[in-house]
Formats: sequence, structure tokens, C-alpha cells
Amino acid sequence: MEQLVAAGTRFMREVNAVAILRRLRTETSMSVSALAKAVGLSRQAVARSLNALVDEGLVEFGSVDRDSTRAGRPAQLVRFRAEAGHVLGLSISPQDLRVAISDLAGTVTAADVTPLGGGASGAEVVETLLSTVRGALQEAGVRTGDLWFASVGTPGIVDPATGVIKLIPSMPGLTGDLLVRRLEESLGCPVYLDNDVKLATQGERWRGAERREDSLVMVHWGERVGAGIVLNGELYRGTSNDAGDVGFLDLFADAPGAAPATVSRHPHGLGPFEAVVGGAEIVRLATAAARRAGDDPLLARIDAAGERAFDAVLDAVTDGAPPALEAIDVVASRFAKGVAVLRAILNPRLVVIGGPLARCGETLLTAVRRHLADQLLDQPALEVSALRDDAVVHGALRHSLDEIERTRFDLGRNGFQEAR
Amino acid sequence: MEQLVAAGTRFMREVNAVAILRRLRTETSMSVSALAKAVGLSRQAVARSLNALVDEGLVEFGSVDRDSTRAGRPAQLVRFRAEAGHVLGLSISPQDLRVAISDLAGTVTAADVTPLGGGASGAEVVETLLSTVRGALQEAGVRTGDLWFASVGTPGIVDPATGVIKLIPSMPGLTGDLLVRRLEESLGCPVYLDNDVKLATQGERWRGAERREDSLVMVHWGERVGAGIVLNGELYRGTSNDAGDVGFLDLFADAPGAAPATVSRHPHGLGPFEAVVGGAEIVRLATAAARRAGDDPLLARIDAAGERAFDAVLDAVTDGAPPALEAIDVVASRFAKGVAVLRAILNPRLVVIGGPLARCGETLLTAVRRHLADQLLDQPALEVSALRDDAVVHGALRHSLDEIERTRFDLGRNGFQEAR
DNA sequence: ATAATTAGTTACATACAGTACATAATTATT
DNA sequence: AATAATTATGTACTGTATGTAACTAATTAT
Repeated sequence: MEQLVAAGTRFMREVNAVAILRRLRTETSMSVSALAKAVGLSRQAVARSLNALVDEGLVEFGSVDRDSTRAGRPAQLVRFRAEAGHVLGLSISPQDLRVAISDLAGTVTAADVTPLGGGASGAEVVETLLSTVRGALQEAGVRTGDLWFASVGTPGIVDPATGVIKLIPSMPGLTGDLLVRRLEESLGCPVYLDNDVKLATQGERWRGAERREDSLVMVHWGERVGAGIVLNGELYRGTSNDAGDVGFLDLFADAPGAAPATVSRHPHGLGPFEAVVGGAEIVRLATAAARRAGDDPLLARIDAAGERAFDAVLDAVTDGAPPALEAIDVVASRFAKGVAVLRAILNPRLVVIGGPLARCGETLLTAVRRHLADQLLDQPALEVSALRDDAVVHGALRHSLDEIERTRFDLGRNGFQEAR
Repeated sequence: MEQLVAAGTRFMREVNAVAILRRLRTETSMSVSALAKAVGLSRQAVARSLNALVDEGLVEFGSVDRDSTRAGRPAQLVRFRAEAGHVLGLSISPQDLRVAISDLAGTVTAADVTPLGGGASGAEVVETLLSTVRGALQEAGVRTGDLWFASVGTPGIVDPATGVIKLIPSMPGLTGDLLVRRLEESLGCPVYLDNDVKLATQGERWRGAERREDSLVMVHWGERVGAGIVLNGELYRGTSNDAGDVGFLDLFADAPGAAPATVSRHPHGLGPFEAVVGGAEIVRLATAAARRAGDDPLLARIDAAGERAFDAVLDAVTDGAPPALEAIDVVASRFAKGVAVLRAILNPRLVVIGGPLARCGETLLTAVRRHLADQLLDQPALEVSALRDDAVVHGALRHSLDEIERTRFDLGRNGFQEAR
């Protein structure tokens, strides 16, 4: 366990500078006196720290406060220079590449999406991403040198510690450390790699529900199903970075007609839960229902979509096609069992549904809620992702900002030591 | 988020004193120089802090180090005065009252168990507990005034924040704040109340596996089933202090012959999972198996035990009676599904089985492990509680020590302020 | 115009830690 | 047994931080 030690009076400066920055970053601008009062230090101490921060470029003395109605000499306003640095949030999916740039306050200054063709190689994807980044940098007027950190989310199994993509079935060309290596080389700042669902969870917590829940589960629901878990305010990863792998819940093995649980083996194939609520099953259910109902137009739509049959069914849901709605209701009832299990174990305040199924919105929510109604325990609030496909990018931004927070705006850089 | 601000140089003193104490508490005794080197401060600074700590009574200068083989002037040894204060761990169950006293280093100096008769009123239970405590105090040679903190665990639903027992079906007389009020009044120190399973989890993590796992789930398995969850090194409670309520997992609703899930309502009745793996079901299964096998002696034993039929069956398991083993195997297979669900969601490193079923030891473990073998994901290590019925007391001790740590041996008592 | 009020500046006292050097008490060496 | 080497301790002094206080500056209220 690291143990902080104050080896010199610089330590105090550090602590106080951090406190001042923290306070300042939540306001647009403040007077020195107000800051001193808020932070609990003398005006002089605050002024000294501020001067140091000005030299670092993190803080700026603005104009005199003319708006004040109070008596007395008007205050000099200080402002956090959010533009002192920028961070990048990146998202890679088989469909598209997404880029967002924000300043240190988290204000997005540029964002871009590049659709992805089918047969791009790994190197091509990385170069396309880099050119998208360059475009966004130009748009935001940010030089590469002003980038402090970048985070990138991809599907599949990744190792955040080493930046290696271990398995990414939908984009096998990206396997390995190519992505991170090329990005770091090209951007000249640290690059963090994480699983897209994990990042999306942080994005949802940050920008989605607009209330930073202390405990939420974000379930990505598409062809596959996976969840990100935030507990006590931070992402929980589990022993083998595998927590929230709800696609492998085995809740229906005893149900009549269920597929045996051993059809496939992790991580290549589908888990038992995603097999009964995932995209393939939804298509199957919708097709069967359409056939029963004699809904030939819908059958034709699904058939015409080919590879994109799943999308076609989701479209049909938003259009209100009865067979599609029927399919959704069936998977909703199964999904509800999954939520109930999450509830019993984690007791989260909120469960957010993200991924392709989020498109079904209220239709889906009411169906799941209805099937949850007969549960014994009180159930968590249920919502659909507000960020949709941007959740990953926002989560990546958030991670970048957290990293900056940890390494630059928190204790532990100078004046401190860790005990051995 | 609380933000600490230094209000002067006292702050440094505080930080350093904490660092020194932390280091010192892990050793039996150290020289000042060695301490300085370990903690990363100058000898002078350490000596100054130590003098202050001596005045507080937390540290003691011992004799000169005669054992050292090294050249040079022998060092003055410093020692953490673990006997400067004591904490209490208490456990209440329908069967017995348990008390343990430890010093600040966690060394138990006295422990006592008082069996409980059947029909004691709430007030009687509390007074019996108090007299057990007084006996233990005497045994340890500790005066009431030297008690710094006490923690008590009870079954049922409790509110740790207010110290109120909300529901305790097995000992209804204790409902309310009687217990905590009387204890605080009588012991003259803060008293913390928590659910026994939650405390047992902390006890197991502390003293049980003898390795402080960062993530473990301790499942109490008896008439009812509940779990305590430790993630990232701390107990996770969930939004309504209800996390780990695995008794309410509903995994077998679709199974042929399963009881409908709506028989009972939380928290009075059994949940679906405990209904199929709990004590009552085990007795039912064992009885049925004994009848099938014509094992009349076992039937007689179970019958003679009356209220204690569950105990009788568990005895039969340790004796190796086939019908009892058969029953255990059936519930083990069901329990395995619960473990698999915990694994998929939490991905813990270790699952510990506590409560009455722990008596079945390896028999139970091998059965559960066998039924886990066909799961798709790698499963967590599985163990039986090493502390058994003392897990709660040890967890209570641990909580008391943690509380002392937080309030006395950590930053935040003097010299600090929180920003507004 | 003057008083009151608030902000900013400068000077000084205080507290803490670090460095440097002298001193004390051992073991190792001759 | 005397001396050197080694390690621990003690004292003096320096550097850097904060706080308090007194003074100056720029406004509003009277």
C-alpha cells in the first residue's frame, strides 16, 4: 500500500495547489478572496499558489470583476485554463471510427465519425483513425503537442495494462499492440486501450444519466451481451478483467427446448444468455413470428437485409411491426431474468441498456419492466442509453480526463515519496 | 467528493505521523534510523513525530538493541503500544453470544462464548451479553475505559447508520435500538451494528484465507442463504444495503417441479434460491432419500431431532450416511449454478462457504466443484470457512480496528479541513 | 467629499523538514 | 589493548511553507 509522506514543505504547496485547482475547475472564474474562503486557506497562501499555477499555464488572471454589486474594491478574477491541454476519446467498431477531442474541463471541441468499409485491414483501420484524428485536431485548432492523453475503446478482449488486443473476432486485423503502438508514436502522448463496453459504462455514468450514480450497471445488448459495472463510483473489473460477462449467465438451461449450454466455448462463441436474448435469437424469433402471422413484407425485409437482418428487425420494432414487437417481448422477458439476477447480487441503483437494442427505447423498457414486476425484490431503475453509439467515445474521454486528474491534478508528483 | 486542504504545517506532521505509525504497526519494534529510512523522512523529522506519539501514549521507546550483530552504536528501539487501547467484537445468534477483545494490533487477548437458552427476552439477551463482555474484560485485564470501539453482528436486517435492528425473526425481542443503546451506555465507547453475514465476510477476509483477497464472496449457507461481497478490498453493500442477497436468486423457476417463485415475499419468507438449497430443503431431500433407501435409523434420527432436524442431517453427512450425502449432492448441484452466476457477474477470486453447511467441509466442496466443472467460464477458488462460528466475531473485531484506523490513525482528525 | 468596504501587498513570526557537523557507543582490526 | 570503522544520536542552522497584521488600492454608500 502506498503511503504518502511529506518530505518537505513543498508538500503543502502541492496539497494546496491541488485543492485550489479542484475548486477552480468547477467554477468559470472566481476572485482570489472567494477562492481563499472556499478552500480554507489565507488569501496570501492562495495567491502564492496561484502564481505558481499561472507559471505552469494552468491558471489565468482575467479581468476585474465589474459585475459585482457589492461595495469595495472589485476583485481580480482567476480562471482555470481548460485550454491548457486537450485529451482524445476514440472508439473503434466494425461499423465506424469515432473521435472526440475535449479540453481539460471536458468540453468537447471537436468530434468526428468515419464509417468503415467492410474489408479494411488492421493497418488501414489504424491509418483511417489517425487521419480522422488529424481532421478533428484541425477542426478544434489543437496541435498534436497539446494532447495530454488519449483513450481508445475496441470490442473484444483487451489488456489495458499492456495495451494489447488479445482477441477481436469482428476485426481480427487489429489483434496485437499495433493500434496502441501506432497511436502513441503518432500522437506523442500516452494511449490507453480498454474494452468498449467498459468505457461506455464510464461514459454513461458521466454524460448519460446526468447524475453520477454510485452504482450502475450498463448492459450492452446486441449480437452479444456484456455489462460494465460501476460500484462505489468506480468501474469494477473482477479478478480476470471479466466481471459483468452476463452473456455467459446460464439461466434457462432447465427450460424446455433450450439449447444445451455446451454448444460453444468462451470466448469465441456465444454464451448461454446471449444465445437466448442476442441478435441472432431476435432475428430467429421475429422471422418465426412473421411466418406465423403471414407478414410477408416483413419477411422480405429481413431476407433482403442479408447480413444486416438484425438491423432490419430493429427497424421493424421502431416501425411497430407486430411480429418484431412479439420477438422483443420474448427476449425482454428473458432479459428481465438477467436483470433480476443482477439485482439480487449487486443491488445497483440503475441499469442502463446500451448497444443496438437501445434503439427500441421505451418499447423495450416497458416490456422488460413488465416482466420484472413479479419479482420478489424491489428492482433498480431501468433506462436506455442516452448516448447510444457515442457512449464509448465519451467514456474514453472520461478515462483520459481521469488519468490527467490522477497524474497531474492530484497528489503524488513532487514533494512526495512513496514509502518502500 | 471530500477535498482535503492543508491548514498549516501541522498537516505535514499529521501525514508523517500517520506514515510512521503505519510502518511501526507492522513491525514489533524498530530503530529510529531504520524507521526513517523505511518511511522516507529524515531521522530528525521521525524523532520529532515519535516524541509526539510517545506523549499520546501510542508509542514507546524500548531498550537498546542488544541483538544486533552489526557494527556501530546500538539503536534505541521504538515500539507501537498496541495495548494503548482495545476493541471489542461481538456476535449475537439464537444459539450463542460471542465476545472477543483485541488490542490495537488485532491480537486477541480474551474471547468467550455464552450459549443461549431458548426463551430469553431481548433485554435478557443484552444483559447476558454485557456480563459476558465484563468477564472477558476481566480476563484480558482491560478496563472499560480502555475500550475504544465495539462492533456487534446480528442476524436479520439492520441499519448500520443508525444502529437499529429493523427485523430479526429469529430473535424478535432485539428489534429496535435497544442493543446498541444499552451497549454504548454501558461500555462508554461507540458501538457499531451490522448484519452478521456482512461482518463474517470481513472476518473471513482478515483471518480466514490468510491472504487478503481483493475480491471474495462469502456465502452463508444454512436455513437461509446470503452473501457478503468484498470488491477492490472493501465490503460492497449495494444501494439498499441489500447486495449479495443470493437467497433471492431465481434460477430454477423453469425447472420441472420447482416451487412457484411467489410463495413468499421478502424479507419474511424464503427466497427462491434458499428454498431449493436451504436447510428445510436439505432435510426434505435427505428424508426422501432415506425413505427410498429404507434407512430407518437415519429417519429415526431426523425425526428425534425435531426442531433440530437440519443439524441431524448435517451430522449424518459428516458420518457419511448415503441418503444424507445424496441430499448434499443435489443441493450442491443447485448451489453450483449460484456460484456460476456469481462468477459471471462478479468474477471473484475466491468464494467461501460459511454457515452450518461449512461443517460438511470437503464433501461439500468436491460436490460443488464437480458440478461446476461443466461451466463455460473459469470458476473462482472455492473454500469452506476456516473460522466457522467465529467468523462474525472476527469480522466485528476487524471492523472495530478499521474504524480506529479511520478515525485515529488516518488523516482527517486535526489540522485539516474539508472544502465546502 | 468622506466613510465604509473589500481586495491586494508587504513584512514578519511561526512551524516544519532537510542538511551538516559533532558526539556517543558499539564492532572489527592490528 | 589501542585504534579504526561503523552506526546511531544530538544540535545548530537553513529553506520553504503558512498565518497574522499592517498598509495601500479601488470601489460603493452616504
